[in-house]
Amino acid sequence: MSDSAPKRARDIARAALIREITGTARRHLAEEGATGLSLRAVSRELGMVSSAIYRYFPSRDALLTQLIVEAYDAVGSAAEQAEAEIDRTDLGGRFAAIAHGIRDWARTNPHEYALIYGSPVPGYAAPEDTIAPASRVTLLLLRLLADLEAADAPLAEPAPALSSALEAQLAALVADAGLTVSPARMATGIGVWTELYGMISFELFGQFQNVFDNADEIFAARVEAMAARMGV
Amino acid sequence: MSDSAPKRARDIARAALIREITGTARRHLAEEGATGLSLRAVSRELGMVSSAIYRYFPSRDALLTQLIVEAYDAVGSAAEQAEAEIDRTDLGGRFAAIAHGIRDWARTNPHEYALIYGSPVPGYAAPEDTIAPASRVTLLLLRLLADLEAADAPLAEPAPALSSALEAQLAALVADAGLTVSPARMATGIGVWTELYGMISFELFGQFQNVFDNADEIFAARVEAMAARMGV
DNA sequence: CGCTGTCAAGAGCAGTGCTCTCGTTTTTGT
DNA sequence: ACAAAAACGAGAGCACTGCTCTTGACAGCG
Repeated sequence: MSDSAPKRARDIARAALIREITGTARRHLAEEGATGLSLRAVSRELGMVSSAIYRYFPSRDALLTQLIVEAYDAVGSAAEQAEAEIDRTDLGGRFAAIAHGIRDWARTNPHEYALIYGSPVPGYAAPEDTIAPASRVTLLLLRLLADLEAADAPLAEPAPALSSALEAQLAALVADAGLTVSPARMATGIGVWTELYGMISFELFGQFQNVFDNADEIFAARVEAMAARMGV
Repeated sequence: MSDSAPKRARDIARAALIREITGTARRHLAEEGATGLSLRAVSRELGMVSSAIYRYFPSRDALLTQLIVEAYDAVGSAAEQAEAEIDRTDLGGRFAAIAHGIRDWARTNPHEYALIYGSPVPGYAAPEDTIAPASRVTLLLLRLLADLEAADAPLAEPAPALSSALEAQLAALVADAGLTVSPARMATGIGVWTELYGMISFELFGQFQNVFDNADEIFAARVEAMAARMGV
């Protein structure tokens, strides 16, 4: 968090102002969405002239990137907190906590969810800064898969025939995290990961309109099915 | 398609101009994305002044809605054509054709895919016009589920405990299409539907960055797993 | 022929991201 | 302690956006 003690008075003022900018920007984002986020509106609310903001963020995209990082952090933190309340030996409970934790966060912060998991903004290529915080949730799922692996939980899917290249790629992912998960379970985990977010995106982006008037129950049912698939 | 024969000469000119507008708008959309679509740029390219476009589309959102409808139509048509080439008794092949057909279309038209399956645009609530064309793909999947049901294909998932309200809602969906699918298979189908689009969205929206450098194989493997889940 | 509705064009409003310049203030180096 | 350097807020300005309103020209119909 605190990378270095700010000494000069101007530095602490600068840090505070940056926090104020991102704060009101996040509020504007939550209220009107990413396309409605305007540097001029933010600066106006902060009582400064629009050009002054460029001393703190070189462009609108830079501000957006900061908000993306914070959103990844928020959803990661929400999922972690939800999972932390569950007994670590209750693997099914842990998965359900993660899944519902992500969904609850997404439903309370739909615009921030759309910002990170929706269509990417204009000509914007996700910079490196966003990759690390994005992996926070996936790491949680990865650890769950590793625990299932350690418990020898039986997969409910037939093992797919994967090329050695893909198996190596999957192995590298778990090795990076210092874990061990079989390629077959990783493939299943990828499927669960995508179904989980597919479900939430469909719900938030309106694809369930005229299908479900309330996605609570179908979501819960699918979470159970996903858990069973992974071996719970 | 042709709702009524245009009689007056002015009407055919008007229809042709509307086609020209949507055509160049679609090109701009494909090249720069939804946020980069500008009425002024379209009108400029068509050699008319910006205000003239408002005679044909009352607002930018109206143009966007038209493009959304056409995009739903395009992906629906792509999926239908892919499926039509498969022997109708080859249920697994039909599902694979649909899945890969959607993905192929999405990869060739990423911005149009993002327009319909990504985060919804600003304050924009999907109008009724977009609901019918959106159901084209889901109807294809629904029919496949009904054929699996008729063949008594065994589900690879345990039947979930669903409330009678949810079962009724699922039953209404299939009844609307004049088909019969058990609630359990419907629940599985919902899961497959969401995983399929979750997979494509993750690939197109950059969530697979630093995970797979090529999603071809994992997608194919997951499609097989999804088919098996539904009873293939 | 004349009336009515449609049309393109232009000007204009309010808003946007972003750049540049100009004094002022704060920090830094000597 | 004093001067040079860096950072800062303010303002004007550019090019762009969606959208509205008015004006004058044209086509189709009675």
